[in-house]
Amino acid sequence: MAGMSIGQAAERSGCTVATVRHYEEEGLLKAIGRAPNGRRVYGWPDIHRLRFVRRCRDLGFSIDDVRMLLGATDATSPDCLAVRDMAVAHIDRLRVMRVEIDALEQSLSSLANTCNEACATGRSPVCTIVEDLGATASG
Amino acid sequence: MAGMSIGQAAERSGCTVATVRHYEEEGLLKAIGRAPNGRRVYGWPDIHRLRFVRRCRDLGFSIDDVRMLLGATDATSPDCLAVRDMAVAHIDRLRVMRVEIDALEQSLSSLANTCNEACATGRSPVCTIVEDLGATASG
DNA sequence: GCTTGATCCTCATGTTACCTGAGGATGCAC
DNA sequence: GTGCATCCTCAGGTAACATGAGGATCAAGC
Repeated sequence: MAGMSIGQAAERSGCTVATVRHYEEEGLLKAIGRAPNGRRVYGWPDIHRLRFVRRCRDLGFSIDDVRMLLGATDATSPDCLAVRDMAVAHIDRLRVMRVEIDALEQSLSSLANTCNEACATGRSPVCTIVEDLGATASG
Repeated sequence: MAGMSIGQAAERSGCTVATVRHYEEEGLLKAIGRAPNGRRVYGWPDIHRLRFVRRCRDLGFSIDDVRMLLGATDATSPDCLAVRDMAVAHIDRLRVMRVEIDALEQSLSSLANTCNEACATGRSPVCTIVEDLGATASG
């Protein structure tokens, strides 16, 4: 089953067609074959590599990070420790993000609740959410 | 104390100078005065408006969202309910984000742990993180 | 009065990770 | 053979600013 079109490759890897082309021109894929008609031809190794990239991106790694990871897989002796350090650093970033998100949700929830009490029955002359967000008259 | 420079405005609002200019050209600020020498002059209402925008952005609202919120503050009769709906929708987005972040952290943590066991003592011939991420040999 | 460094101006381009569309060739089904 | 789907290559758009060029202005110190 080698010899997939870009459409099939996209479907099997969970990318869009545009994204697959994008990864190629970012140099994340090894030389992609071409059919006599000029169309790209993908094999299973390409699909796996695409999935790998997609997975990393979903995990929040940048394209540059992925390039590094792929460099590690391509090298004969991957720098495992550097890769692990990258993962650990990324975990730290995620923890910070979660704390921020929790705080935001709290703020927004209380704003929405206040609003519910103040104007859910209709329109209040002044939106409490906007008030609470700190908008002072600026006329 | 009216008559602040863009630098002071930036400092007091928690923005960078570039960001303040950016918000202006996005139409988020009301007409900013100019000194005879052509420099922008800010008053306290401008600072408050900048803080409002900054706060909203930090809360994850897009510039377009903020434009809407400011429209609500500027209008004589703000559409409070629409504003509340926006906040509620945003809370939903935040919840989804948090679930994803939790999952990512789990994945990365287990990856890092596996790596610690496998290659913390040196370099393993194959990095387990890269393996676990799904990279199968690709040519 | 003059130099120096900080701050300001505008305009243009860069960043990230793609998406969208133009304009045209090709493939597949009926 | 006539559509419609899929593919191709550019080119430009998106969000929310950041950065840099090239030049004017200001405030401080000597």
